[in-house]
Amino acid sequence: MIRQSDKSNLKKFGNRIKEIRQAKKLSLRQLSYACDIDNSKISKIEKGQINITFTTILQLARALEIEPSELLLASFE
Amino acid sequence: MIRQSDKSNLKKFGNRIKEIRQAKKLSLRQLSYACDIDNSKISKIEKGQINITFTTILQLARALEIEPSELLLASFE
DNA sequence: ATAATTGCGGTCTAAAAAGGCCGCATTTGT
DNA sequence: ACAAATGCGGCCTTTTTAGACCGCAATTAT
Repeated sequence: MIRQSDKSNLKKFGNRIKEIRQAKKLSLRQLSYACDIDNSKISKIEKGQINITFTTILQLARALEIEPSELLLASFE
Repeated sequence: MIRQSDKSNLKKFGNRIKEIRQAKKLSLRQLSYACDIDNSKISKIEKGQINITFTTILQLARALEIEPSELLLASFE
């Protein structure tokens, strides 16, 4: 049921989040504080372990000070 | 718990989907067939009634032949 | 007038996200 | 050497999505 392409895309998305977070020199806990999402959850997102919702994407974008659309800039399958 | 801004953003996203679908002259059922998502669900998405996941966003983008990032082009709160 | 299509809401189950907390090994800083 | 910070995984409960199907009023086409 869980498609392989989905897993791949989730990982790409997670990597993107991680890159941006690190570029801003934020720790998981700092980002966690900024977007009110548990740090362990962000860790899972970055690892592509969870399929986050639209609103969570927006929360991350806000905290990372980036346009939501920018977060989806990746070559998804 | 359900934030007002979330509802607003979900509606904006839904409207965007609807606009693109209509611009392509697709009915809910046609789009449903193209992305393998039940037409009633798409209706709810367009109405901003559900908070869809990342993978669902990608499914819609694929079916609408648009970049995922383009789907998030809106002035979210 | 009749038939077909369309948008949409409701219902149900199973799966998964949300939200939150804890602990710990490793890394980093003092 | 010690203390603090960090990434990360596990666990738990509640809430919600996913996925699928049905029915119907209203619109559109024949």
